Amino acid sequence: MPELPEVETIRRVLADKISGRRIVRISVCLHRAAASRLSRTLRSQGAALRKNVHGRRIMGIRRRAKYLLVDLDEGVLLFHLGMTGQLFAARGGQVHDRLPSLPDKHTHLILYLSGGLQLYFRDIRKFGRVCLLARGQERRVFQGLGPEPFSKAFTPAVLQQGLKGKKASVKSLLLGQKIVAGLGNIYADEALYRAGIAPQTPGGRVWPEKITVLHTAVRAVLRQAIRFRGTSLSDYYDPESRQGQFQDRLRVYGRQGDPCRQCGTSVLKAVVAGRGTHWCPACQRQHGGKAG
DNA sequence: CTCGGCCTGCTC
DNA sequence: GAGCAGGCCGAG
Repeated sequence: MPELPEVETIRRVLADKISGRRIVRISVCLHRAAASRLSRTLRSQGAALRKNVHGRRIMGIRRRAKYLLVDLDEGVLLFHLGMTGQLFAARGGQVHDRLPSLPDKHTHLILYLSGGLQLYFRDIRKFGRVCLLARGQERRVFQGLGPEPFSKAFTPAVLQQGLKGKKASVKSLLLGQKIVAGLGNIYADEALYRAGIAPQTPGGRVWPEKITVLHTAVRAVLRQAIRFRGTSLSDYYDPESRQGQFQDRLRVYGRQGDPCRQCGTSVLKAVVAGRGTHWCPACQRQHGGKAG
């Protein structure tokens, strides 16, 4: 579910709510654990989590790509939310009329914090991850991840280098997290729309003058989505059970059959890079996009 | 690189 | 009942 803007929103909300609190109790919930990554990690690491997280103080919370890092006075709790992961900072019970009372059968981890607050990790599809890292292990986890989109390391030259000579579609390259980290299926489509580049364009065929446009578009769409607290299409809620507002501002994602807001042409949807992909065939052209 | 697998729930 | 969903990983 969550891409960079949603994870960043979660980080900002959590920072104010949980920083400085102590973890006074931890509860790992293994329901029907199958072969999912989440079940396996909780099974193998559950005891270590209980032992090493109990009594720790939360010093702060960071984000890298779509990962959340909760800094403890000893160690780092790493979360990845997969497709349906959610974090709620609440005092239990009903947090939203469209959500079940917490904890429910999809709640896999509860951190009881000082001051009577709880942090619930919920994940219906169990594609998420939680683990405890010793300081210094981050490097290994994040190796292979490209630069943060808002960092100085992400430049048009870096983007150009990443696309150069590639036969794979520009969309698959943006989803790959290697050229730049944090884009997922929604924001890859939205960035390509804003840049006027068809998603199936081979990376190496994106016109050089379009590279800067795409670089700007990636940053702009992510920045705007953060400002609107993310996209809530079905089950994204922030830790205060608030939905995002960016779904009202999507130009192509989920708008197949609807008119393009720029030119009125029907927005198309097809599978590109193995994912449902949305674009305007008039505003987004292959081999670089529309003129102007 | 692309594909299938990992999960559950929702829509057609 | 089939197909689809905001992500990643391992296999090919």
